[in-house]
Amino acid sequence: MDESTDGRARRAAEAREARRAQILEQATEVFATRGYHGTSVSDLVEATGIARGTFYLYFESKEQIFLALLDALLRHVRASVRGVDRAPGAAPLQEQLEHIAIRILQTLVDNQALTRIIFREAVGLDRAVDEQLAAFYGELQTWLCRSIEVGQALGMLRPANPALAAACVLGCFRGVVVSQVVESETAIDVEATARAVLNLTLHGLAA
Amino acid sequence: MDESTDGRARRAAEAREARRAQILEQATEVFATRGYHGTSVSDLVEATGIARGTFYLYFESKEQIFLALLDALLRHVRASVRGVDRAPGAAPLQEQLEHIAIRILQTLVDNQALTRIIFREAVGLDRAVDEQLAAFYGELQTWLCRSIEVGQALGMLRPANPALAAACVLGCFRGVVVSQVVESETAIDVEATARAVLNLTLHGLAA
Amino acid sequence: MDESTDGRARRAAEAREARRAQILEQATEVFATRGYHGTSVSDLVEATGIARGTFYLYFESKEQIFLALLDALLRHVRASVRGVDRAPGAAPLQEQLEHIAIRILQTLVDNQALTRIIFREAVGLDRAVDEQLAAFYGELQTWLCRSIEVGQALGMLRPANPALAAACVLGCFRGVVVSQVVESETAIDVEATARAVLNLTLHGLAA
Amino acid sequence: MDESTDGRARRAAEAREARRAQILEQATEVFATRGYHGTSVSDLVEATGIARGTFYLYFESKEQIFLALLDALLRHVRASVRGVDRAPGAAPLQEQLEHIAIRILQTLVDNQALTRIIFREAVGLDRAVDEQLAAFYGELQTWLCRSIEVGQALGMLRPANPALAAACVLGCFRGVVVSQVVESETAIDVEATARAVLNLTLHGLAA
DNA sequence: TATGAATGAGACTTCATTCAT
DNA sequence: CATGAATGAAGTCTCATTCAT
Repeated sequence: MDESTDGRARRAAEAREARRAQILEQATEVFATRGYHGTSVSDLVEATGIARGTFYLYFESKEQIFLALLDALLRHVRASVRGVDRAPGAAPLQEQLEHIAIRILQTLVDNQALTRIIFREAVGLDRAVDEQLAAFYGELQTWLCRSIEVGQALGMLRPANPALAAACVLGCFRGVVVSQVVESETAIDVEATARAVLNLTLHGLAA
Repeated sequence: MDESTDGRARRAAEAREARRAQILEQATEVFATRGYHGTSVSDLVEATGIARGTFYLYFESKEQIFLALLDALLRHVRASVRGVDRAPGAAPLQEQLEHIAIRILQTLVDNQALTRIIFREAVGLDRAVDEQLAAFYGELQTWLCRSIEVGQALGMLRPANPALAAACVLGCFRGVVVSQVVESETAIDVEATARAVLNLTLHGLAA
Repeated sequence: MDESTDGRARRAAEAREARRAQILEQATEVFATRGYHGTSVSDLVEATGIARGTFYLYFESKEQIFLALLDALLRHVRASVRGVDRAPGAAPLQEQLEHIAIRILQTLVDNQALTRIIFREAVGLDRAVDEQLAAFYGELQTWLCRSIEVGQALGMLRPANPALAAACVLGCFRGVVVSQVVESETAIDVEATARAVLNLTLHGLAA
Repeated sequence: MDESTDGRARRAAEAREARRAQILEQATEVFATRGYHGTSVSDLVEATGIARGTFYLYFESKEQIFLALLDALLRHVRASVRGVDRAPGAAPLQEQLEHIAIRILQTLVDNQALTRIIFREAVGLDRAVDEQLAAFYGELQTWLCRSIEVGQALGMLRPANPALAAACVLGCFRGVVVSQVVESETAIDVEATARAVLNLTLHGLAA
C-alpha cells in the first residue's frame, strides 16, 4: 500500500509539475507577444485554456509567474557563463570567451520568447522583477569587469577603464542579441555570429 | 482690431505653448522617476499643479504626452547625428565620428531624465511608442550601416557584416550610456568617454 | 445474507455518523476561533484532515454544517429549559428557575466553543441561520413571557409588561453569558453565577 | 477674488460633505437590510445611484464606510452617556440614570438602522470594526461598573459583584433594545420603556 | 467512499478619461 | 480656458462547490 500511495503521490506531483510547466510555456508566449503590462491574467488563462482560479493554483500572482519565467532564463544564462577557467594550463582566454559567447547566444536563441521578454521589458515592471534583472546585470558586469582586469594584468588586453570596457562589451553583445534574436525572425548562425562579435570586440572595426 | 486680435491670439498661443512646455518638463521628471506604467495621470497633474481636466487640454492622453517627450529627445539626438560630411576634403571619418559621438552623448547627458525614460522603458508600452522607438533605432542602425559600408569601401574599416557591426556599435554605445548616464548619478567626462568608446569600437580591447 | 448485509449497512452507517460527528466537532473549534465568515472550507478540511470533496459528502455546504452546529447547541439548551413544572405540588418557581438557570449556564459553559459562535456571530450570516436563531430566541422569549405571566397571576411577580420583562431577563442572562463565558477564558462558578443573576433579576440592584 | 475663491472652495467642501453624508445615509439602510457581509460595494453604489469609482472618492473601502457608520452611532451614544454628575448637590443617581437611559434609548430609536447594524452584526466582521465595538462595550462596562461601585459605597445599591452586575444591566438594556428597537417595527414609548427597564433593574421582578 | 485539481462567479479596487460648472 | 467630481471598464484575486479518478 505504501508503494501505491507513493506511486500515486509521485504521479500527482509529476502531473502538477507538468501542468505548471505547460502553463509557464504558454504564458511565455503571451508575455513575449503582448509584454508584461499588456498581458492580463485573463489573457494568460485564455491562452492556456484553464480557468481563472486554476491559474492561482499554480502561481501566486501575475508577478510571480513572470519571475518564474525570468528565473528560468537567468538560470540558463548563468549556467552558460559559469565554467571560466583561469588556471595556468587552461585554454586561452579568447577561446574560452568564444565558447562562453557561443553558449550564451545559443541559450538565448533556444529561448527566443523569453529573451524577447527580457530584452523588451527591460525594467519598470514590478520592483521584484526589476531587482532580479538588476542583480543579474550587475553580476554579469562584475564578472566581465574582473575578466577584463585579469586580461589586462596578463598583458592580453589593452589598458582601458575596465568598467567602461565591460559596459561596452555587454552592450555590444546585447545589441547583437536584440538585432539578431529579438527583432529578427530568421534563424542565425550562432557560432559565426558569436565569433564575429568577439572578433569586433577584441580587435575593433578599424582596418 | 485685426492687429490687436492677432496680437492677443499670438500671445495666447505663446502662453499656451509655454504652459505646454512647462507641463512637459515636469512630466519628464515624473516619468523618469516612476516609469511609464508607474506614473498615473494623477501623478502628472499633482506634479504640475494643474487640474486633471487641464491636462487633457494640452495632451490627448497619457500616451500622447509620453510620445511628445520621446519626440523631444529623438529630435535632439537626430540633430546630433546629422551633419556627417562624406565630401572629399572633409575631416577624416574617425574625427567626424568622434564629434558625433560627443554630441550625442552630450545630448543624452543634458537630457538625463528623458534618456532614463527611453533606456529604461525601452519598449512594451503602447504600440505608438514602440513604433516610434523602433523607427528611430531603425534610422540609426541604417545610418550606421551605411557609414560602415562607406568606411569599408574606403578601406578604413575591416570587412565585416555591416549590419552586425552596426548592431554591435549601437549596442556598445547604448551599454555605455546605460551604465554612465542612466544608472549613474555622478557627472561624467563626456569627451573622454566618447573617445574611449570610439577607440574601443575601432581598435578593440585586445592588446 | 440479509443479516450480514444489514450488519454491514449498520456498521457503515455508524462509521459514517461517527465521521460526521468528528468533522462537526473539529469544525466547531475552527468556527469558534475564526468566526463564520473568517472560516473557509479550506480551513475546515485542513483542520479535520479530510479532502475537500469528502467534506461535501457529509455536509451539503458551509451553511449547512454551521446550521448543524447551531442545532446541536440549541438542542442542548432546549433540553435544559424543558422540565418546568407548574403543577401545584411542585417546587417553588424561584427554585425551579434557579435550576433552569444553572442547567442552561452549565450547558453553555460545557459547550463554550459553540456558545462563542452563537453569541458572536449572532445574526447576519445566512438567511437559514438567522431564521433558526430567531426562532429559538422567539421560543425562549415566549416561554419566559408565559412564565412571567404565571408568576404575576400567582402574585409572586410584580405587575410589569411581561414581554418587556422577558426581554430584560433574557438580555440580562445573555449579558452575563457573554461576559463570563464568551469573552472570559477563566472557569466560572456556574451555580453561584446563576444564583447571582437570578437574584439580581428578581430583587434588583437597589438596596 | 479671494472672496469668490473662498466661496467656491467652501461651497465645494459643503457639496462634498453633503454628498458624503448622502452616501453614508443610504449605505446605512443597505447595511441594515443586508448585513455587513451580505452587502457588496456593488450594492452600495447601486443603492446610492453613484458610479463604482465615485464610491471610492468618498470612502477608502467597504470597511471604512462601515467604520464611519459605526463612529456616527457610537458618538451619539457616548454623548448620551456623558454628563453624569457625581457632585454632592447633584440630582439623585436614580434620576440621573433614568435620564441617561432615556437619552441612550432615544438615540438608538432615532438611529434605528444603525442600531440594527450594530446589534445584529455584533462581531466577526473586520478586525478594525471588532476592535472599535469591543472598545466601546469596554468603556460602557467600565463606566457602569464604576457607577455601581459608587452606588454601593453610598449604600444605595446592594452588595454584589460589580462586574457581574454591570454585565447584567448592560445585557438587560441590550435585550430590551433588541426586542423593542431592532426587531420591532412599531414605535415605542421611549420614556416609559426606559423607566420600566431601570425599575426592573433596580428593584427586580419579584413582588 | 475518498480525493483534490479544477472551476468560474463575483468581490474589491484603480485609473484614464469626460463633462458640467 | 480651467476645474475636479464623476465615470465605468478592466484588473487582480478568492473561495464555495463540482467531478473525474
